[in-house]
Amino acid sequence: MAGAFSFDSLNRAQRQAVATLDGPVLILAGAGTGKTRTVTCRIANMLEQGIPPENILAVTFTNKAASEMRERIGGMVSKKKAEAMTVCTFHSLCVRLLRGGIEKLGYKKNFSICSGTDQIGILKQLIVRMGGSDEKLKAEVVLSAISNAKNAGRDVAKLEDDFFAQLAVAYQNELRARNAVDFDDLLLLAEELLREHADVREHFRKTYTHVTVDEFQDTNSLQMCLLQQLVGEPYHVCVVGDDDQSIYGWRGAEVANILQFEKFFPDPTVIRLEENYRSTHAILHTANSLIRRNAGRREKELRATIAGGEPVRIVGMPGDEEEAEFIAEEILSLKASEKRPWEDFAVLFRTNGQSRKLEEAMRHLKIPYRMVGAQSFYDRREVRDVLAYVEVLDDPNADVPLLRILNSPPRGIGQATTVMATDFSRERGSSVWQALCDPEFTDLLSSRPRNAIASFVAEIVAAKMKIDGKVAPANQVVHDYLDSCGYLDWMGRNCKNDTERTQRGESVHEVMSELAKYVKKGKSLRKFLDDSALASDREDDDLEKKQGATLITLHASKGLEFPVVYLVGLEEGFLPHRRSIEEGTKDEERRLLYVGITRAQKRLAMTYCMARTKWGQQIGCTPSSFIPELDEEHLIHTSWDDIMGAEVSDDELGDFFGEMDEFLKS
DNA sequence: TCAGCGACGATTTTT
DNA sequence: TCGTCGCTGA
Repeated sequence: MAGAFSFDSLNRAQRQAVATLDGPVLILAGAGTGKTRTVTCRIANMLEQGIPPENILAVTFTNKAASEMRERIGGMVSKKKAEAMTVCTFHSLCVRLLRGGIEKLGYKKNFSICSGTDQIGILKQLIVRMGGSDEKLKAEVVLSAISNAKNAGRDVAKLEDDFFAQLAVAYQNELRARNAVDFDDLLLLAEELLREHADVREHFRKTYTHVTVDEFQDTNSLQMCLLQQLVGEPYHVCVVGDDDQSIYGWRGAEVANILQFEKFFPDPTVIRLEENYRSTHAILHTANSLIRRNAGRREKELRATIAGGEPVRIVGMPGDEEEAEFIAEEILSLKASEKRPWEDFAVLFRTNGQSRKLEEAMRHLKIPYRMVGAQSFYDRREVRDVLAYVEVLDDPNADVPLLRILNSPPRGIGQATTVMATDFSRERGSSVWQALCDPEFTDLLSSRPRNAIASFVAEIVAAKMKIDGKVAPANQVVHDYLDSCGYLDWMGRNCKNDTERTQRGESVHEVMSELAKYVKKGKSLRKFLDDSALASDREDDDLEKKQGATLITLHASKGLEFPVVYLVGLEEGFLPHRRSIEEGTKDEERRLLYVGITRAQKRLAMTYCMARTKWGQQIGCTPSSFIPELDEEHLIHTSWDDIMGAEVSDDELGDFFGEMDEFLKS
């Protein structure tokens, strides 16, 4: 097979995966086994076999993964063909389906997509309105119950807890009244659309004849249902994943999808990629010895292609301060002795809270570092605000964003007025905007809020006219309005310090320049909003460019690899996390550790502490019960004392005893 | 209506 | 320890 890619560079299993284009295919791709390469080659092969790119659908879990995949395929075949394929996330796919036919389900075509923070806001209101606030009920808890039910394919009206069920129903009504859907609804409604409407279903089945799903271990029941609707006979569907790397069970991911794939699609070809090209034998052996403890896996065992390797170190530490110091110092010395760039190093931890001490240590030794995924770009308040402004200027009848910006910045339209406006609109079956414009409503108000509303309405109308009349580019109009309405000033004033001000300013700037790109290409505001609502981290883009050692949670580390890895906090209660012990999901924690271990290419150290600072207080720790589960063959047990006693100068030793003293006193 | 202060509570988070 | 939430006073 000449051309796009070379079969010779693939191993036997990979080759089989690439060549098997018909019928259901399950590719079990262990960590570091060349999964991405195999999948992209397989799709390139489809194109080479003459399958039209329009008929190819590849589903990933992040937009980033989607664009990377498209890019890689584009590099193998023509860029034009790569552009013609559909490569997107489940959610983007659903938006695509729904923008076409959501009217069939009784929604209006220009629905808004509600983000996580919007959802929380709505639920909080409902909890208060329905008198549950005295029960100290957290909106997050209710939301996750609702989300879990939806993703498991259960009816939210039948939630266990009666009050939860009531809230869930009210929540759904609220969304519908605002013509909004949440992330879960996107899947739910798309599935319904396909299931209930044979014509739509047939249309998409004819369009997407060859479907690939990446990271299949992270799909939930609802996504599985959707996939079944989407893929008809002869089931040219290929799913790729690794049950051992399923770490999003708490978000509803259903390992059963991959464990019992045969139940969903008949007689699949099962291909195992077990040759690991990433890690040394020592690292892989240790990882294998751990994951073997889990019951109910697809049996497979990764084989190292890189023999030998340094032993994996298990290092005991007196406290988290020393842990961080040790890692920073070792990074510094390894960087010098092995001439490694900072980017070779990664420190993995279970919870975000563990990063602080590590960051301090990095800063102390002037090691450049990057924190991955601390706060999602699109969850930042200013970003959501600006997007809400854009959405209102696109369509003021969109209630969700209108309510968001109505009094940000404060413009004299307070809570009381807002509630009245919402109630009024609900009674009339109109949008909140229509209420604001309705003299019958504004006449009910006293002069202050009435005037405030009048000028707000006038401003929005004026700005919208400029956009619709193409007097100026939309991004320009939006920016001018953000400025003239005082939003930008207000945002600046509400920052604690200059760093935050700069940061937020940059975020706004970034949204605006992204919008400018869309405007320039002649894409609609709606398209911009859809993409933004579903986008993951914009920052990820420049994170790749950002220099430095990586500090990252175990969850976020999946899919990445680093020559040198430090895995911190192997303590009972942290890894495995206390809550997962209580909830009986230790298996998932084991997989989490497995994911962490298999990130390492050459060198791996895992650390545990005898004490840890938690919320400013010292608490005692015991080593993780996972440590004894690791096979001893390639392990070395050592400690802070051993290391520091052996190679530290008197001067530093003095320091150490001083700190030890302090530690004992505290 | 809004800014400012104290109490409270706190995994992981692809969309 | 630190950010969020709700209450209070202006």
